[in-house]
Amino acid sequence: MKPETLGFFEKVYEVARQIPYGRVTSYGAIARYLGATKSARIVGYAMNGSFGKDVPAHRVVNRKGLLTGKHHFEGSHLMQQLLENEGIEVIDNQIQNLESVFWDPSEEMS
DNA sequence: TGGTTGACTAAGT
DNA sequence: CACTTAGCCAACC
Repeated sequence: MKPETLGFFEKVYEVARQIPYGRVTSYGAIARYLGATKSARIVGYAMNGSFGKDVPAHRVVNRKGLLTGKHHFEGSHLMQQLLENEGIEVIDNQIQNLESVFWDPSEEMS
């Protein structure tokens, strides 16, 4: 592939696809992995266009583990249900025990 | 070409 | 401790 030709969005998608089952990460973590720590907003903006792609956008939350992007999903609680289906406990749009399910891409680029 | 937008984050009040 | 403000920067119009 040609990363140079890939837009920032495509890079975000590539990282998001690497999120393991039952784990979540934050927009900022992805942005930092791409070397654009301050572009966390762009990551979220990118996820906005991830709908329809094989990107587990439901595994991407904000730094607090809050499902800020759930409103962009079809159902009102689809995102939460998807996470719970993976064994992640979600209460009131917030991931419980976030530290144990959080996945940092920077730790996986071996 | 230039201005607006946001699924963010950190810092301040 | 909860809310507000400001900085960020790629994509879109």
